[in-house]
Amino acid sequence: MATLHDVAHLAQVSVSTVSRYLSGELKVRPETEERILQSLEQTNYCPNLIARSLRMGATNTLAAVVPDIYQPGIAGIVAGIDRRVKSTDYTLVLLMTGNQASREAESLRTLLARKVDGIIMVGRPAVLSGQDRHAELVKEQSIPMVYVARNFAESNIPEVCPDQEDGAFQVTLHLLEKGYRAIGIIIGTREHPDSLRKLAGYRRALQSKGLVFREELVAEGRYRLAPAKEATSQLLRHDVDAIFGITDTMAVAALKYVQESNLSIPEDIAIVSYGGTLWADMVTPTLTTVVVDIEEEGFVAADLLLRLINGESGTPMLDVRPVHLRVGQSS
Amino acid sequence: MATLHDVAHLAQVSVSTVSRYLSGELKVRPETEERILQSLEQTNYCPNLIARSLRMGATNTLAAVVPDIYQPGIAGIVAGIDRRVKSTDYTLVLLMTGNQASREAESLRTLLARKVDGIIMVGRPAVLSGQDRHAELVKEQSIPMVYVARNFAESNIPEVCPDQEDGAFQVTLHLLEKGYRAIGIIIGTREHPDSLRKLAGYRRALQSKGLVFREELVAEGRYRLAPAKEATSQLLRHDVDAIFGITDTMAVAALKYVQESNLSIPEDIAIVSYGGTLWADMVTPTLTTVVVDIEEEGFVAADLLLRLINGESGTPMLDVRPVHLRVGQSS
DNA sequence: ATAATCTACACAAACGTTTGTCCATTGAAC
DNA sequence: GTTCAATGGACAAACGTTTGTGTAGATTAT
Repeated sequence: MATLHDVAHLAQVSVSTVSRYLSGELKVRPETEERILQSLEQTNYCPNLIARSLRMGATNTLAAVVPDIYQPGIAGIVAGIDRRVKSTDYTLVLLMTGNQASREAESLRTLLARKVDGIIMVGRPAVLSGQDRHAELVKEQSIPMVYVARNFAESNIPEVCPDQEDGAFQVTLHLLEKGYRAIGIIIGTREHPDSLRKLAGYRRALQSKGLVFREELVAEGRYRLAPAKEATSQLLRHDVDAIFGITDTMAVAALKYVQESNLSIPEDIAIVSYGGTLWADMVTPTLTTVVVDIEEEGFVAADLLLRLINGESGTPMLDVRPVHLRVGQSS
Repeated sequence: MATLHDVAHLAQVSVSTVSRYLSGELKVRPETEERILQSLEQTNYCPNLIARSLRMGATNTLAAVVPDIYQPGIAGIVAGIDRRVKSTDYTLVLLMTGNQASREAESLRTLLARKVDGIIMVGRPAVLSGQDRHAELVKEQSIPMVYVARNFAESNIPEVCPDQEDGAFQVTLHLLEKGYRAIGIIIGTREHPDSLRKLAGYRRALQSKGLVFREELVAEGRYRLAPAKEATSQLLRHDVDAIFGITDTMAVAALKYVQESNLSIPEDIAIVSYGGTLWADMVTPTLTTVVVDIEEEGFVAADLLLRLINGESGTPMLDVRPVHLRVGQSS
């Protein structure tokens, strides 16, 4: 509650003297220092960062906008961001959107108005709001922003994301080398960049082994459990001997459906996924999956943001992180 | 980047006119309105909340300080807080401490300096920093604050927490009615208020059935897996026929240890817990547990904070939430 | 007709900092 | 005794709002 003015008055010096003394810019004579110190102690001075921010034109604050903190993947990314930001003198705050695109836009507006120094948008909301008006909104205010794990590379916002194409390639190749030949794939939707990239990796793997791509072995699982089960039943009708669910969620759905159909895994049919979250390990049998170092992803994203803020050149528009295959019991 | 001044200049009116027009305090003649509207559009005006906060002496911001967002319990509380705050015009931000008491204090300092309108401290860090200097710190600045699920009622900060004593009573009574007689209890430590309250409930249940309390059936699990297993082995030496782990974590540890000892649950021995988190349901057999509505707890805490901010009288210092028993397969 | 009330707007102060500029005192150098 | 630079400190402007007060012109009441 005490202001610099109060402190200065009590110490019988001017406001600027105290301010400069505090910042180390000015050294005062011992007797003055003594008075200032006493005054600080007595008034229990706590600097007003709002006033400072206004004057300085910077808030020393970074914000991460997250869809939902229940998901362990999101929590991992945030932990990575935190680890990077911790070693700077920025304060990191989290805003939650509850997976609603409307609240995402709202959060963005309030962050712009609050003049945070940088923004990280993590993950993607359940449903994207059309053409992502964020990009323009933020660009106009020229405030640094990065996407992480957002799978929406069309906008001209820097993004860091896992290597979806390569991961899909690796896991598909793994199946082929195990002798599986009729590999079905459950994608999200044909509109989603994430789905398209993974589909591309899948096709490249087939091609590398001289197999033809069959359109009927592609099904849409809409990134959710129920539709993914439906997609599975669809694939089974085409006599697949393996299924690649491009997210852990959809792969688990496939696994459940296959088990309910009294088929055994991996003898009758193999299941693989992309994600490497807890889900892949929790189920029986454990899933063969593409694991992505989610914590590192957050770290790298925060690092990118900081470099953007410092105006460093040579910052990439797209940082694709390497992934690796973890073989489980399901293939 | 455009300020009210720019807007006013372009519209050929004064700053105060635009400000008042925007707040609805002033109605202008149609021609003026037209100019202002155009100017707003053209400059792409975005209000500076920093400046507004400085002038108004309020930031319209609430902060929740959380130890760690990996824990589903924490995430649940936060979801509850969010649900309450969402319907107000406050912005909720999260600060993470990574379970370190030092960062908790640091967060508090920065929040005070940033003049947030209210603070919710959720959960407790792994190790408390002595006498919790927060209380004084915050009281001095007279900024509203509440604790939730912190189990540290000694401080004079309003707190909402589940009814630990009653929950422990209920679950112990359940065991007694099932015929179990030698009930061991794994508490955290004898210093922790949480442990003491649950122990009290346990004793009251014994007493209500005319059984004597046996000191040797109390073991310390230190709230972690490994020490809890050790505590279990200790209890087994006293021929217990049931074990009450006062947190899900410790109960799961007990369950694992008992299973590794080739004893069957619940025939040879029963296991019950307090918590009701995912853990209790994930294990086999599922645990009989005291479930606390964690999301409601967060909601209530946020509500309490808002009432504190509004200066409403009659706000309780301690809001004890009811809990209920959920019988699983382990008893 | 004049006085009184409104309407629609402008001026300027204040919120608590930081910082450019200026002034007074000191000490050393000439 | 001057001049000069260095030291220690004060004044005031600025950051972008909100808001109390003042004031023209327009409208109403007397």
